[in-house]
Amino acid sequence: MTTISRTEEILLLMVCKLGDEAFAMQIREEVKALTGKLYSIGGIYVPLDRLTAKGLLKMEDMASDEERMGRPRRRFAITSQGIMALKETREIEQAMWDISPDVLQKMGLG
Amino acid sequence: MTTISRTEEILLLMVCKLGDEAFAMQIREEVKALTGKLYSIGGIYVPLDRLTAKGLLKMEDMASDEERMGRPRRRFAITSQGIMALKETREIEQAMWDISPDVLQKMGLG
DNA sequence: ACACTTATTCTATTTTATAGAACAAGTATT
DNA sequence: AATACTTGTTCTATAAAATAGAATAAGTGT
Repeated sequence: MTTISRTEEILLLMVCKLGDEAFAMQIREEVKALTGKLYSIGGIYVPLDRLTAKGLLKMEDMASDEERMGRPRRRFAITSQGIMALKETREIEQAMWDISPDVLQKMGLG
Repeated sequence: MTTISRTEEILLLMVCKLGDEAFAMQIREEVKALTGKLYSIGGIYVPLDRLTAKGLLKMEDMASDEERMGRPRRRFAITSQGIMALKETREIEQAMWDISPDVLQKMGLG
């Protein structure tokens, strides 16, 4: 059972969403678009590297393939382990919010 | 905008769910029932106190009211600020998972 | 060579998570 | 009244994650 943090969850999901375009800076933009929050450079790379080290992501060096300005990028992709972690997270998240409608209503969350 | 961690999210929700029975040890059991994971003592009190300090929870001392064995308990309740934080978290969580069905299917998450 | 562009590495600090021993505050018992 | 018993909280220490951004790297264009 690999419990992941919310940051890790969102990064894994953005990698899935971006597919072939899952590069660190694109992920950063996607997160910004989604949450309205601009993560710092470290706020992206640090967890991406950690997820890779843990085996939830894998990464590929684009050095030779690309023809564009600037330093070559690294492309991320989710692994089967990463997918399992997402599934589990989603289930817990759903269970968490499985509260009686009365309670939700009372809080204005219904 | 008060972004909360997943631990904070689950604690806030369990406080809502438990209502009048939102005591630290009951919360701990509820979290265990929900996630299958037994949090340590500190794993419950530390974030509960932090949430209280931040104003997302308030707490009430049950010293005089209760007639039961053992030390008096403290009861927690969510504040309007706590509710707002939950709303926001839920929205982000929903936005996060708002991915094209194709992608979800491909990952076996559809 | 040198400037320019883009991306990543690296380091430091703050905040959270995690764990559990020690302690506190009651009730029951003798 | 003293002592055991029961339950809950406080406190302290360590590991992990979040946060920030300067420094550096690795290409392309001139």
